[in-house]
Amino acid sequence: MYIKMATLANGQADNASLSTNGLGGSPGSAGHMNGLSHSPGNPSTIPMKDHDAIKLFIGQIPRNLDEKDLKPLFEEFGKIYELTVLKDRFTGMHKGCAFLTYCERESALKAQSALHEQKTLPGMNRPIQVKPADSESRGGSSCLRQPPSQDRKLFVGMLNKQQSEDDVRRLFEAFGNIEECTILRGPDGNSKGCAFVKYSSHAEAQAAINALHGSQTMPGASSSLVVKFADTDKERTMRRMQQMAGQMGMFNPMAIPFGAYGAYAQALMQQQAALMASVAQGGYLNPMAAFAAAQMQQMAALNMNGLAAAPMTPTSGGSTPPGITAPAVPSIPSPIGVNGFTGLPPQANGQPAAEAVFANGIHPYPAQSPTAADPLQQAYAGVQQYAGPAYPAAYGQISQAFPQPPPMIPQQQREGPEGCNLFIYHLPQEFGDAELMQMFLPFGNVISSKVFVDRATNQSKCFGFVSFDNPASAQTAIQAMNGFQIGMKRLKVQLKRPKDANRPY
DNA sequence: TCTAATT
Repeated sequence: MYIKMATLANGQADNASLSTNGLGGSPGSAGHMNGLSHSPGNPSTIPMKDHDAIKLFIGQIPRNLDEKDLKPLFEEFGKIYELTVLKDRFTGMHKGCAFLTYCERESALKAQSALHEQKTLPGMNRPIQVKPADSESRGGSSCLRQPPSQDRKLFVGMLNKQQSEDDVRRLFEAFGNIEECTILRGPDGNSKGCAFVKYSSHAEAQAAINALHGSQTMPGASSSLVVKFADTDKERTMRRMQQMAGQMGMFNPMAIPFGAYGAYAQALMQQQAALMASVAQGGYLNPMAAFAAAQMQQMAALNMNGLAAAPMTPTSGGSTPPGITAPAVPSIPSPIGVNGFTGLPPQANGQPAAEAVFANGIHPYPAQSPTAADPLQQAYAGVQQYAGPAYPAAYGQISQAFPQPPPMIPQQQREGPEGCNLFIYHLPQEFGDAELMQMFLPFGNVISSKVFVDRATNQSKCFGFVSFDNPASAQTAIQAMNGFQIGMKRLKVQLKRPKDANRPY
């Protein structure tokens, strides 16, 4: 791509435009360059930056603004060397933040003091963030090296909702220098009863924990003050996964692809699948991770089967090659692709429409309405075009979405050999046989699944049985799924007691 | 009761 850039930049016109507006390429080269940027290997055509230039992190950017929209805002403070909106590697989704480097260090300082926390971009409910990127303080030999903020940032819970930043500061200032103190607030500005407090050092933070955790109960709080280190990124990821699993009642196979935000959900799935996979590779594995990763991959696989796959492709300036979904998810041997979702009859899930699912806390754009320029909005439009906006109509479409719809094979109720049959308790109420099977397919060949229902009410009794064709799969499933949290409950997964063997389901 | 995000 640099070759192309060089060619373009060598023309006088391009050269001139580079030096005046900081744009790193012509529209023709934008496909690879993420907006405003340029080739470092091409210095004669490119503005130089100071050696002590500061790379800034910009946060709280509305997701419908790209580099060209942001440029005017920042150009005011000096010539821009590079401006890059952060996008998700796989989905191309705008992450709501950017990196910005000015040619001159002074410009960065001016921009920071003029903009940081000073202005709120349309649709955002918190002010814009303009501060040196994390990479700046750590790597360089620069004067003040800061410890990673993760080690000195505290989460404070069980605050009174009336308490302000100042109140919290007063409580914590005795233990060290507070660099940051933020009350968490909802979109309405109401306190969520918790806060983050960042000290200059780990020791100060630890001192505050020792002195304050559990030390008092705020009026109106349900238990004593919580003071602990804030979640790490990994922990946050886990937390989100867990919430998602709970809210979605475990991945309704039908509702997701057709809801208003189906495309969004799928983007999220893919993103999370990739995330989970990388987390798992990092050696951080728990039952949640295993199952979530497996489920996500299934969603991604479903997506690749045709439905909404095309609209998912980023539309402009994408750094994401087409078809990226496949490499994004390392394959776990799983038969799900052939007999997973697609074999489920629509009637099998007595689930609400996707809109209802997503109304329960998952919103693609919490603070703004998407614009037509937004890739996701286009994705949605694509889904509409493909499957039709009406939910029931989607059922008619599904057979078209899959080239060869697998026939619905009525399941034989049969048990596996000893050691292959699992008893599962604390299933979600809405789980039927199909969902139960779906949940355990990632671990092997499921030869039967049965949720017990109350004969009078036809309601699930929230327990059931799953049989694999080999004991190893059964053990893997126990390892991964026993204790797995769904909503408020944790699954109990254990071998079925052999004495029941003579009693067919 | 874990922000909004750090290539």
